Order: sequence, then structure tokens, then C-alpha cells
Amino acid sequence: MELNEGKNKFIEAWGIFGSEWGINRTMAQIHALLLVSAEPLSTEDIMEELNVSRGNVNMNTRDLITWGIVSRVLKKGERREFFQADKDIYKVAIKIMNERRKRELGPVLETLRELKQVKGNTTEAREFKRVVADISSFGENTDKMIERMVKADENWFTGSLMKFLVK
Amino acid sequence: MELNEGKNKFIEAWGIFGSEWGINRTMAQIHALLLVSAEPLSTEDIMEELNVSRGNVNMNTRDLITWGIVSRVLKKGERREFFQADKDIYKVAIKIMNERRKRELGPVLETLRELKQVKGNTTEAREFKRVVADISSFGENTDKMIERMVKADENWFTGSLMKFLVK
DNA sequence: TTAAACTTTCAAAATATATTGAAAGTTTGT
DNA sequence: ACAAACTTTCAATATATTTTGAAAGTTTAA
Repeated sequence: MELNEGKNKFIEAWGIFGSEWGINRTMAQIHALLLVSAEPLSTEDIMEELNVSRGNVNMNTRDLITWGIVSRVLKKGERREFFQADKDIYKVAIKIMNERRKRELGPVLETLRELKQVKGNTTEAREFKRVVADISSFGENTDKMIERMVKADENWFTGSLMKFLVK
Repeated sequence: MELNEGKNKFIEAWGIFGSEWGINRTMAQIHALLLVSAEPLSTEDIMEELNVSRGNVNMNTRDLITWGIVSRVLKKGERREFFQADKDIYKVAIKIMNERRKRELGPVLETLRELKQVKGNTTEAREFKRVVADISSFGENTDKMIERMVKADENWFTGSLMKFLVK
């Protein structure tokens, strides 16, 4: 397979994978394109490569930046901005997990904490509280686990954790 | 908070959380409703509780069944089927992870394996293959990790793993 | 064998999400 | 201060996904 065909296949695969996990296709594709580009790309480069509009590229690059996995870079002598993806996949994975932890897991955990306060001592109420407490405890542990991953260094992640889990 | 209000809040929260993770809202809500119901529910019960159509309930309950986290039950003397969710949240989480592994991770890993065969020995081609190999290795490890979780017993999950990660 | 009780299907409609692109806004160099 | 070069915004449009509900299909009991 040729390099260019490979890049296109990667962009396509990453786009599908992203959309299966609630990330919009273009955002995932821009991320993929930047991951496999040797050089940082401009808005125009991305527009051309993926056939999407300027507005779309602007929105999604900004979004990728707020996720902390893409950064703006300046080339000397150039007025416009270029974009570049962090190519360390462990850092990327941890940043994504951590952002989703904060944005999506956080609110659920808060709701679950409230729900443990439901009144009543009937069988039904106790059963409800048991289910909620189980889910809550599972969620809190997942939350702490991701927090620890963020603090740990890459070596811990690839070394100790992977050994513990996979070997 | 009263039990009923609590149940509704839980159903709402679970629906939002699900849709953020690429699971349709009704499916997540049906799952939530079954999780907090003391008794198995019929199609009609679910239609009424969530205000959705018969077709929608039918599609989504069948989908939940293929995920392995909801089962049909029969009540004696009753003609129709009732639905019941597995309330062991660890089992549920592992089943969901494992299904997503098979359905979504699998195809990506296959593509990545192909992409490692890209021709060329230029700096650009080597850089591409390095990025692909990194992502591939991360993905394969995640895949193996989930496979091990499936095989392990609940105690390993709640005990050893959580201790290793969180404590 | 019939019909009532129930489940499933799927084309059409509704809803939600993503994308466009032109206009407005901003920055920079002269 | 100006205008060229660039970025951002957002209402309109397009696309994708979900939901509906009536009709078709199936099962059961008498």
C-alpha cells in the first residue's frame, strides 16, 4: 500500500471510530490528518485535504485545542496559524479520558450522590438505593483511576499497568 | 427526594450519559428504567413510563438483549414477555466494554495492522508507520486488557485491579 | 381452524446534529 | 489610518439518526 492510500485509510478509520464514540466525524478526521502529517497544517490545507468548509475546520480545530490534543504553531515569516497534533498516543489517550471524565462522568457522579439520599425504607426503595450505590461506587472508582493515570508518568502506564493487566 | 422522583432523575441522567457515549437515548433510558425497577416490565409498561412508541421499545429491548445486559422473562399465567436488566454493575460494565471491543475496536485494529505494511522508506513514510505502530500497540493492549477482564472473576476486578489502580 | 393477544417490521415523519459560506471581526505591516 | 490577510461567527441548509404507528406476522388457547 502506498503512503497516501494509507493516510486516507487511517483518516477514514479514525473518523468512523470517533463517531461510534460520540465524537463528530470531521473532528476525528482532522485529528487523524494531523496525526499522520509530517508538517503542521493550515486551515486551508485541512479544508482541501478533507473537503470541508472553512467554518467547519475552524470550529473543530478549536475544539481539538480545548481537548488539549492539538496545538497552534506559528511558522516564521508566515502570517497564518498552523495546527499540529500531539503524536504521543499515551498522552493523547489520557487527555481524552480525563476530559471525558470531567465533562461527562462528573455530572453523573453528582446526580448519583444525590440519588443515594432518596427517602423510604420499603423493599423497593432499598433496592433502588442499592443499585444506585453500586453504580456510584463503580463510577467513583473509575474517576479515581483516571485521575491517577493523569498524575502517573508514561512509564507507569506502559510499564506497570500494562504488565499488570495484559501479561 | 422521593423514590419516584429519584427514579426519573436516574433515567434522565443515564439517557444523557449514554448519548454522550454513542448509545441512543431511548436505549439508555430503557436500560435505566429496568435497572431501577423492582419487577420485570412489559413492552406496554415501558411505553407508558417513557412515553415512547411500541416499535421503539421493541427495537431497543432487542438491542439491549443482544448486548447481553437485558433478558426476557416469562411470568406464569401471562402471555406476554417481560424484560429484566442484569443489576450486577460490574458484569454490565464488562459486557459493554467487551461488546464495544468486538464491534468497534476490532475493525480499527485490523485496519491498523494493514497500515503497518505501507511501502516506502522516506522520513515521511517512516514517521507514518511509527505513529500507526504506536496507536496499534496501544489498541492491541487495550483489547487484551478487556479480554482479560472478561475472563477474570468479579473479585479480581473489584479487588486486585481497583486496589492497584486507586488505592 | 379461528381469533385474540401479542411481537415485529419498516416506510414515512420528526428530531437532532453537523456543515456551509458569506459577512463580521481581528490582527498586522506599512 | 488603512487595507490586506487572516480568523471567527452564526443563520440557513443539509445530513444523519431516531421515532412513530399501522400493517404484517406469529403464537397460543379453545
